[in-house]
Amino acid sequence: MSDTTRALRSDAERTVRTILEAAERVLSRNPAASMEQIAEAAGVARTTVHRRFASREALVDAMAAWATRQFAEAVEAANPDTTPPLVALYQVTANVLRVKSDWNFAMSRALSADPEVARVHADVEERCERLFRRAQEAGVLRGDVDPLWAKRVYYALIHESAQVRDGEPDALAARLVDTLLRGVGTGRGLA
Amino acid sequence: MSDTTRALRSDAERTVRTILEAAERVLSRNPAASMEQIAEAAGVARTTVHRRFASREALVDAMAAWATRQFAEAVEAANPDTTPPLVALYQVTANVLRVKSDWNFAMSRALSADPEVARVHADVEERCERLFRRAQEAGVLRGDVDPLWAKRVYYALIHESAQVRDGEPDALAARLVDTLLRGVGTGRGLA
DNA sequence: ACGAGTTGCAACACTGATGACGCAAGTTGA
DNA sequence: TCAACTTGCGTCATCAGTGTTGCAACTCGT
Repeated sequence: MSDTTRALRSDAERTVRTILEAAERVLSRNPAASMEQIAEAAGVARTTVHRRFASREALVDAMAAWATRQFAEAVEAANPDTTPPLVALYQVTANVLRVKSDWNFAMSRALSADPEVARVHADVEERCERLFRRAQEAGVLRGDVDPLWAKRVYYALIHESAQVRDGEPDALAARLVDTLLRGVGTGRGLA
Repeated sequence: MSDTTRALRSDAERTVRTILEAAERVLSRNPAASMEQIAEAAGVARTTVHRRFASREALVDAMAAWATRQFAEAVEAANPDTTPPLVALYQVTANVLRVKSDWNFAMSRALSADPEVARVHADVEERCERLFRRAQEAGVLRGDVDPLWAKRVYYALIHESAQVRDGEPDALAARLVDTLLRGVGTGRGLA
């Protein structure tokens, strides 16, 4: 590939990024938004969007692929397999929150048709489950709660925290993990 | 009104109920589903749906209104203002779960334009906040957690539990409240 | 059997979104 | 300046969903 081609491709990829980010902004507010609205938010013509993405479906798939990659990197960076469970839980949470708040819509559609994306997604899923298992074995998680339920609660709290636009990711992560492990009750009045 | 009219109206209202329930089933799976799909699920012709509901928007509004009323009744039935906080929390949770699992989509769109529906919704919201305040004053809820966050966590857990199709509402409610108050951690390894 | 009311069916017009073109104008590196 | 490439704009055809209407058929209670 020539330098010319490389420079031009770089331009093109910048446009792609711009469109993906605009699509996320628009679709997270209104999942039924038109390509026109997405193009407008990206500051390009609608035809340009269609030139980059063959169809609306292709655009959403690309968003899912991009978000999934970011997601995987965020989890990876926390070394969830080698760090002590509790520390890993904090790290993963903080990193994921950073990504999730920016790619909320895309990640909700992460059940992509693309097998490669599905693989990465399944990989992250399994890493998460391993972490929870390690946490339980280490005595951080109660043994009498359904691991599946614990994971669902964790995801729900992630989802909830990601909606909060203000606040440092680290502070949000700290509150999230605190709530996940201790709940919001005092312990008084319980059997 | 004659007996004839009453009988016929009763028939008509049964059709309306059928359509509302079908719409909930279809739209909860795919919010962008067409009127055609809703009609098919209800076992009626598309034109019949349009005869009962002037527009798609009117249908969704009617769903929201119906669900909101069910919702308000579920909360009301738990006497959240007079029962001890912890008991009320269990009762409200169990009752709401029963409704929510059947009217998931409709309740997510409960921010209706209809002022009457909005009033009922705000009423429930306030009842919930009063309950949480009472719980905090009674020492059931920790004083060092943001009440707004506690409420969000509660809603998130409700939402999550409502997805689970199997299991008794009472058992789900018990697990939910347990998780809300105690979390899923052992307390070991925390500062 | 009669009549009021409701339904299904077929047909219609309307709208908005989608996706594909060609062309002129702009940018960027060579 | 040239060549490759991209973009914006206008235009087009197509399609799906929406909402309306007329008519025949059906089910009630009387």
